[in-house]
Amino acid sequence: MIDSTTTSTTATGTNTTATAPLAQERFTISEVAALTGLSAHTLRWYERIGLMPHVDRTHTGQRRFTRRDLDWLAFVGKLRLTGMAVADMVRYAELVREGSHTHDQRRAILEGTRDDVVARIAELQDALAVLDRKIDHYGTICGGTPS
Amino acid sequence: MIDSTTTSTTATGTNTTATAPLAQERFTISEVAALTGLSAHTLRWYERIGLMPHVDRTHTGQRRFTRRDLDWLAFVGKLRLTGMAVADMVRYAELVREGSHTHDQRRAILEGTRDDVVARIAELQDALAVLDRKIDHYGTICGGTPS
DNA sequence: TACTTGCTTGGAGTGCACTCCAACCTTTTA
DNA sequence: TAAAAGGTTGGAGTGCACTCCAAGCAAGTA
Repeated sequence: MIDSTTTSTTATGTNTTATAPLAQERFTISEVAALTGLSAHTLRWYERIGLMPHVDRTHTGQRRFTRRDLDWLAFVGKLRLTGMAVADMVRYAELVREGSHTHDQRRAILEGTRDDVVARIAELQDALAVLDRKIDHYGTICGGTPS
Repeated sequence: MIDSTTTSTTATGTNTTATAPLAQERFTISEVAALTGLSAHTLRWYERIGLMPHVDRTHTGQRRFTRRDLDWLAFVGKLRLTGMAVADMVRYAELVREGSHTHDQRRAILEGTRDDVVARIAELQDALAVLDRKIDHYGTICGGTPS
C-alpha cells in the first residue's frame, strides 16, 4: 500500500534524517509505547497475535514502526475503548490483510460493534440515573434504608 | 424483572406460607438465579466474598433470600453495569454493614463511580463517532485505505 | 574494555470475575 | 424403598487481556 523504500540509514533511536519525507519516519517500540500509552510488551503481543500488520525491522531485527502503524494503533485503541474483544479485532485485522473484497464483512463487524456501543451507552445512562438517585438520597436523608 | 407473586408454596423449610405478609417471602437460590440472571454459583460466590448481607437459612442449611436481598442484588447489578470492580462493591457492602455513620464514605464511593461512568460514556461516544465515520466510509467509498 | 541502554524471543505468571467439580445431604415424587 | 431434584461446601479450573521473566544481542559512552 505504501511505496516505502526502506531508507536504511540508521540503527537505533530517533533518526529523523532531515532529508527524508515525513511519511517515512520510523519509531522504535519504546517511542510507540510513549505515543500510544500501550506498553512495549503489549505492542509485541499485538504483533504476535496478528493484531498488527507486519512491522518493519532494522537489519539487526529491531522493530521500526511507521506513521501508518501509529494510525492503525490509534484505530485499534478506539476499538478497544468500545469494549470489543481482542479476538474480534484480530478477525478485523485479518480481513484488512485479505484485501478490499472483505469490505462488506468489515462493515458488518463495525456495525455490530456500533450497536453494542449504543446499547452500552444506554446501560450506563440507566445506571447513572440510579447512582444519581442514590447519591441524592445520601445527600438529603442521611439515615435511610440500608442499601 | 422481579415478579411479585412467585413463591407462596416453595415447599422447603420454614416458610410461613399463606398467612405471612408479603415482606417475608423467601426465595430459593435457583429462584433468585432466575430472577436476577446471575447463576447460583455466582450468588454463593457473592456471599462468600462479602458482597451479600447475611442470607437467612432453613433449618437444613439452605439459603432463603428475602425481597430485601433481591433489592440489594438489583442495586449490585446496577453497580456491576457501571463497570465498578467487585472489590469496590464489597467495600461498599462493608460500609453498609457498619451502619449509618459511614454515609459520607458511601456517598464518596458512589460519586467516584458516577464520575467514572460519565467519563466512560464520553469515551464511548467518542469511539462511536469514529466507528460511524468508518462505517460511512465503507458505505460510500468501498476501496479506500487499509484500516 | 567495561558498562549502560535498549531491544529481541518463547514461555510463564497475574488479576479479575466468574464457573465448575466432587462428594455429600434433604426433601419430594414414583 | 428407590430415584430424582435441588441444595450444601472448599477448592480447583477457565478465559481474557495483559504483564513479566530470563537469557541474550547490538550499539553508544567513559
